[in-house]
Amino acid sequence: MDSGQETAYRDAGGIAIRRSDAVAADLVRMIQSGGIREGERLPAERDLMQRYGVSRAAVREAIISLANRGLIETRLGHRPIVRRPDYEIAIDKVRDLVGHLVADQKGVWNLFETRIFLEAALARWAANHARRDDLEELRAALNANREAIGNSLAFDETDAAFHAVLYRIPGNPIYPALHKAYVEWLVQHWRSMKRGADIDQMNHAGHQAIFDAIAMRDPDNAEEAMRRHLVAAWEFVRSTFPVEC
Amino acid sequence: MDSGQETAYRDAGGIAIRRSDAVAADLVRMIQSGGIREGERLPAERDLMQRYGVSRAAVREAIISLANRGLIETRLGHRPIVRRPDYEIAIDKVRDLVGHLVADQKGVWNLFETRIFLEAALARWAANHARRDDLEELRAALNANREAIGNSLAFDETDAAFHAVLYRIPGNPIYPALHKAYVEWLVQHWRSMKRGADIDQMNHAGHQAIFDAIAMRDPDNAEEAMRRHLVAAWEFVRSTFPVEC
DNA sequence: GGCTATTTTTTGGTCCTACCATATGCTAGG
DNA sequence: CCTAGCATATGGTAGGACCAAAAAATAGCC
Repeated sequence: MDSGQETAYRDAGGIAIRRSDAVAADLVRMIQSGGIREGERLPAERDLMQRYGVSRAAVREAIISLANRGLIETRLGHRPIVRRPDYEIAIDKVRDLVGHLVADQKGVWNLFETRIFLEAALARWAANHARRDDLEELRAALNANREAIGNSLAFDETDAAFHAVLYRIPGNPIYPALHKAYVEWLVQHWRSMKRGADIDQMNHAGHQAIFDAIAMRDPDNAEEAMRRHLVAAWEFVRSTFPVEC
Repeated sequence: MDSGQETAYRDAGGIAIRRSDAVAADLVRMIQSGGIREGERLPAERDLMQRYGVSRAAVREAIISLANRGLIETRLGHRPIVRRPDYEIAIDKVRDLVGHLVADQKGVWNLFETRIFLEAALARWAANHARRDDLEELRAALNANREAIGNSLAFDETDAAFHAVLYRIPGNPIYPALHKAYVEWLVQHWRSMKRGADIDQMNHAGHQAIFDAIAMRDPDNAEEAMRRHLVAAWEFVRSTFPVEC
């Protein structure tokens, strides 16, 4: 009694595609064109299968596809809610895509090297363009960092906060998103080890040198201080790897 | 007599999750741990449903999830083939995630600003660290670019190739992936307009100035030349927008 | 009348079965 | 030996049924 599905399904180029992909593409179009606004709910699966004339499986596969991309949030018993992913979420998705690339020391080094490169440039930028209130913010972050010496948890937080200020100064929302990604990607490689107040002391001294150079409007020294600080940090990250390369 | 499905499904924390997600997670684990190597085929859907004790729909949803992440390639009539996405593919996925963020001029500017920032730092790096063969490669790219003046298509290609050399010099595979992303993201905003040989001439002059500063080992001028070159390019990109902000 | 408890409805999550479409391998015929 | 046709494997789709959780509607209570 089962009549099966319709005849073959092809796109404009004649390439066979999944019906679920076609539904997903149309839903994406609808969301990005504003047909369904952020926070609103998607139609129910049973409505969508009627609207598109496909089976519920096809609709479900499309919805799961959108959910994986972060365009919608699904909860059991709820209609999916539309979300418009920002840079942070997008970078988050990259993480589990390239997780295998940062599984070994070489991959982590590649990632860490980009951080050194970017933050060196950010330090230079700050030295050249930081406004007075930027400097005040940076000084406050530095003081908080000094207060936290000896308290590993608080020190890590204020450490990240200090660097975060540098990412904020250019005023481009992409940089703070990158900083969040770096912290989350690399945290597993340095949270794992014990350390004493002397290490905190050293890291704070690095921050101090960076701040001083920025405050003195000395881009070359700011960049150099940042490089020294992060290369030292890398020595700790690499020590978390069992084998030496 | 449909007996329905098994009782509720919860993870270690007691949170209800989809069975397809559990299957997908296990498949990811198997792929990333090397249980199935790159290029090999996944078991058939009917095998997986037996192995995991779930319905075929659940298996399909898991497979589609993996396919969306780029971990496998699916073709009709074929078993899925395992792929380990590299940085390029990962960045590619980001594009359709944040497509709506670069839909307006502000979003494109944020993106373009990061390019200026990164390439300025790359120019500085090249001036400081380029080896002899790096310089030769850059000179060759510059010559090819000069030859292409007047031929819009060839000029665009050699233009991108010139910048690509700078992304390669640090020797980190992440940078070339970023370059590819920039080119693909921004191409739509400057491929659309007509231009004459005078524009090519101007862009080539910009490349020449960058190269000269790098060859002279003058990082400040290299960075400055790159900034001037890209800021000028931005003027063309922004002119593709109908409204002024 | 307004608040709470209970029932009904909605809705996502799962399973099953059947069928179609494509790709691959095998086999028989030239 | 090559090729055409058939059988098999496998992904893609449809439809129906049931469960579980959430939401909406209703009934009951104060």
